[in-house]
Amino acid sequence: MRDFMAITKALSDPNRVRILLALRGGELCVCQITELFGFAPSTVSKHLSILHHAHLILSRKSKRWVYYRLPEKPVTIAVREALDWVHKSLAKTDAAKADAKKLEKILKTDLAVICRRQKCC
Amino acid sequence: MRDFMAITKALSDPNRVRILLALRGGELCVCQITELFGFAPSTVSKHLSILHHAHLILSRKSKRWVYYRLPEKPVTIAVREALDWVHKSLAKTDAAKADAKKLEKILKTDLAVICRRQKCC
DNA sequence: TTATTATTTCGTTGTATGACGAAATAACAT
DNA sequence: ATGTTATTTCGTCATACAACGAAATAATAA
Repeated sequence: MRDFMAITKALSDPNRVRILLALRGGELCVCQITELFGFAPSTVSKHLSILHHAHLILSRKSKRWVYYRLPEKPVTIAVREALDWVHKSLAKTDAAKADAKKLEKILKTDLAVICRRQKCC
Repeated sequence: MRDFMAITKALSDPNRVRILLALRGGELCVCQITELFGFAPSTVSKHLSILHHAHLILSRKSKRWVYYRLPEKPVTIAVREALDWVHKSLAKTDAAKADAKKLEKILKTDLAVICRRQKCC
């Protein structure tokens, strides 16, 4: 029950759901998600922490960046069902498509450039 | 997206999830759920309103009571998946079993007696 | 009709949460 | 080692929400 509620709480914020949808295209680092949403890095980090705590995403460190991704073999049934449910329900929505389109541009840009961009705003 | 978030918000409170699990055994009126949880009737009514707004439950009126139930033919895919997910993840938990046991006793008691009991506490 | 009663709505209160900026941390680059 | 930089943690503020009791509503009973 505790684990389940961690998942539902994580899914109860639209921006966290958007993050899960964005990660369908592959792993992303914090500053890429920050760029996608236009939030402060600390805000994005907090959202990622909540998703991670619910075991909905995994993380790895490489060079200067922390990358988050969907689990390839989800730990529990509840997690796998939750992720499938999110994808099945929302993948084709306008919101998801708009994010995907913006993300495409971000992925074409050099990581270092994106991160440096955060500070000056 | 709006509909989906209504569902995840509804599921983000443990007491609302408990209501969904309790309804697996068949429809219940407000005062039966109130008796099960020990909350004020207005609190339970609010929870039911949120679940209803997300289309996770249906209601009907009979005599003095309003009965809530799970939809037999859920309207959207998202709703059906959500309900299946809740049930699959939690039906066998201790919390669900404890509620089911307490509910058994409540169902053996006359409705009028239960409702009258609320006021005096 | 009038009274009773189950439920809902409204207003209040305390707690939880999302957003931010500043400071701390961790890891690479020089 | 020192500086730079990506991320996280912490403290604050405004908003959202769960719980309650009182009053309003709806529908049966007398």
